[in-house]
Amino acid sequence: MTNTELAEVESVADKPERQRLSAQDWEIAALELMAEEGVAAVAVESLARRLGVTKGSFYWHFSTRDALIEAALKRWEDTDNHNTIARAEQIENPTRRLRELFRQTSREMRSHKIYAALLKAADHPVVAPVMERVSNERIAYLARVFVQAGMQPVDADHRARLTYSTYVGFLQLALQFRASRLSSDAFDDYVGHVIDTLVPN
Amino acid sequence: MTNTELAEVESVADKPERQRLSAQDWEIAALELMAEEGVAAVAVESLARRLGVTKGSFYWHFSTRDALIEAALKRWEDTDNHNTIARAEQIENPTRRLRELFRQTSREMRSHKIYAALLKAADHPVVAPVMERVSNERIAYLARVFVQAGMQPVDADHRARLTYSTYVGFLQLALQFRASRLSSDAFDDYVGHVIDTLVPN
DNA sequence: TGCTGTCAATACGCTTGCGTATGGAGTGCG
DNA sequence: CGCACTCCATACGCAAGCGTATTGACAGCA
Repeated sequence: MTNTELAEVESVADKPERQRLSAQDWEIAALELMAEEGVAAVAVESLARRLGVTKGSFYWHFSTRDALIEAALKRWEDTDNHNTIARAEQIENPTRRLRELFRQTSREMRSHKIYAALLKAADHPVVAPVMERVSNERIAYLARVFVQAGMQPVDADHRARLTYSTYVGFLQLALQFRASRLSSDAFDDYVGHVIDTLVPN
Repeated sequence: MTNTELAEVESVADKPERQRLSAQDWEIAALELMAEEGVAAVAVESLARRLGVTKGSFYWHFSTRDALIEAALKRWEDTDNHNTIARAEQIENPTRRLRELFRQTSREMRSHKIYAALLKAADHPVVAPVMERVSNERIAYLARVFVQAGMQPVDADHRARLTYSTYVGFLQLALQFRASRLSSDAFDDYVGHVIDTLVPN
């Protein structure tokens, strides 16, 4: 672990073309590809080409393709993911926290693209448990905040589910149908409407 | 067309095992498989096995796999699909119509399963245009009803998008994560909450 | 009966993608 | 120097899936 960290630091210098890869490099590249072209596109040979090596390298780091997927998802869950909620937690007022959560969420694309890709691969045995865990955590978090914002527990559960469904649905509609994409202003208007409709008070 | 319709009528009789297949049979079987296991599972040989024949048969009816997908989706769009809106249209009061639309939609599973499968394959060149057409039609319809229910056009557009996102998101969350499925009663409660939140008045 | 059109079986070639086996190149270190 | 460890290339086997080519079975009809 200390070894890899040192390697990481050094790698910042000779970034452009470096010869020897670590498992991390494969995981990161896998997430990148996943965000762009979906889980199915994460193929060993394809990834290897991207990294300028061959599969001979891959199978030294990972025993199987699924092992890579699993490691990559773990990385995603640990980093991209926990940050989202942690950042929102800093705002005291729950109503304002929800507003900010929505606005923040409506910006940074990368993690969302990955989540969208995972949604489309929810039948994959490695992906399914991750998705279930992440989604349920988020819904539960939303429910807690709705309670803090003054809703009854039952209503808060429903509203959390409704809210999260809205998020998931939006990902599908927006990220897939690239044609009917909203302009930046129109999108802000839409988010405003969503907030007014779903956030109490 | 009259020929095929007659054939359809006759086929009801000798359903269990019939020797010679039509293009229709393949399309219907494809939709069935799609609903159960997704677009990717619609493979020529797999389908053939299901129908008790081999691919030799398939390639007589269709020139390619994509041709089958396309024909099957056309069938889905023409039948399963247009009925949904048509049925709702019979209710005068727009608010009640929305309520009923939600309730109806929350029942019949088959067409939803297909739509969910298509969502996960929205990058497929044959699937994409169908999805875009269907989704936009439905959103536009919702927007019209919201206007009839008294909303301002801009708000109605937003609310329609929000509502449809909720639907799409629900499909993902409910149909995929089979574990955390709601009981029938809890589901009715949830639909009630959704209606109260999204339908004006 | 024989012809023709319709549907189907079989065999083949091709591509993609996974996983294995094996040998080789570079580096650190004793 | 030479050994060992790490990372990588190459070559191979194998399965799934698409599409083609060819032949066969059966029905209707002249």
